Amino acid sequence: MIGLADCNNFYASCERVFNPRLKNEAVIVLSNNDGCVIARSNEAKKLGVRMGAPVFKIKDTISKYNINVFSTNFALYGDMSERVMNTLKSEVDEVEIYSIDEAFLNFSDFIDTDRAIHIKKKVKQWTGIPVSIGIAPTKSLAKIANHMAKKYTSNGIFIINNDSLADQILKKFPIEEVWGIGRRFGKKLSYFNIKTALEFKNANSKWIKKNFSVNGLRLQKELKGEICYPLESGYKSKKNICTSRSFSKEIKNFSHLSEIVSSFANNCAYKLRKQKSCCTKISVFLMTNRFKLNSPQYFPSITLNFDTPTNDSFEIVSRANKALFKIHNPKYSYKKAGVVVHNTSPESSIQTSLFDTIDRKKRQQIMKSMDLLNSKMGKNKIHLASGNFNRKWTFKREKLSPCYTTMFSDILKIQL
DNA sequence: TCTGGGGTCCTAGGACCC
DNA sequence: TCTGGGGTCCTAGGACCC
Repeated sequence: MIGLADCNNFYASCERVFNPRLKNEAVIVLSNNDGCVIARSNEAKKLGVRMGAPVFKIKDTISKYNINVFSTNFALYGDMSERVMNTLKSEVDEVEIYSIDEAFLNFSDFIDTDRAIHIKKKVKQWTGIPVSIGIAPTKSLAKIANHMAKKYTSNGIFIINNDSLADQILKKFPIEEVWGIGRRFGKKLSYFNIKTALEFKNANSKWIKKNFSVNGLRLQKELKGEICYPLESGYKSKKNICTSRSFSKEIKNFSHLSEIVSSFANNCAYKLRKQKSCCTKISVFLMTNRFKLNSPQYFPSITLNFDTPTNDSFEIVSRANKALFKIHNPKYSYKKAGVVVHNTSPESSIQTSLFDTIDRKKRQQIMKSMDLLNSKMGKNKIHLASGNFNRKWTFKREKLSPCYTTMFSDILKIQL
């Protein structure tokens, strides 16, 4: 059996852990620039706050019901996630961290619900975060079990352990809510009169493969109880690494864009070094405001290569600026920019170039020192001079909660 | 006035090889 | 007049996930 532990309303729950006043109150967490809603407590969901809703459109609801609003605090959520995962690992031998708030658990030795209840209680006690656990023979079914646990149980645990129970649930489970079926596929299936998970499970396999590729076929098998997505608990390095942001105001000025792109590129290089990878390609893109329907749109992007795989900030930042220069058109104002590095490979086995002119050993030492100082003294204590210094207005986070677990200055104070 | 960020996998088609 | 067969690699675009 495979278990899926999924944190309930994760970001909202994180805010609650250090702010007990919020218990039983409506809480929402906003995206970057306080733009739209990306997490809601159950109370907020009941008030009709939709996922992804732009904040300016729900201002009335927020003030009418006194909803507690937070800017995203990824330092906090990331750290809380690590605590939850470590607690799970203390109970289960094999844990696959699937996302910031979910993990698949090897439950091959699963005996009864008591074990799941114990795990759930332990996570709550050690971290303050409520989780739900779904248990089933495959990942896809565990996803459905987790959904049931959240929606219909009081203890937050649900097990699918036999075929007739599975069919009973699949019969009422809308196909577009199944893991791997998005809006497009949902619509397409509905056109062919497949509306429930059970109808999908019983559909003709050849037809599924033809219309929904091998992934559709795998999903169908998983619903039948055959494992197609095995547990993968090992560390997997990323193949693409991206840093991108929308700005709170539109930006036209090239040198300001250059500062921003430089810090994005520097961040990508840092992430590469963190996972001990190098890249051979870098893309830079710009975007005008896609919601301004009346103004002209421009979404340029470009990809440049490195002859030698690299994770050197100097090299990556300077190539990013070259790319930016090529795509920047001063006619437009931009709302978003991003840097992506791809074609990653382990830094331990890079293919060097005959014509390389860079002293890579020396550069590596510089990067190492820079990363070490920044990890000891605080993020961006040392950075390239080309980086972005106008953070204050470029990105908006007005309702930021303290970084309770990652900054000494923000540690929770308790009055006795 | 105001609308997120970071990923993966698959497929088709083009360019190339012998 | 007639114009093969069997591959690989890369990219763009589309779907999905959280």
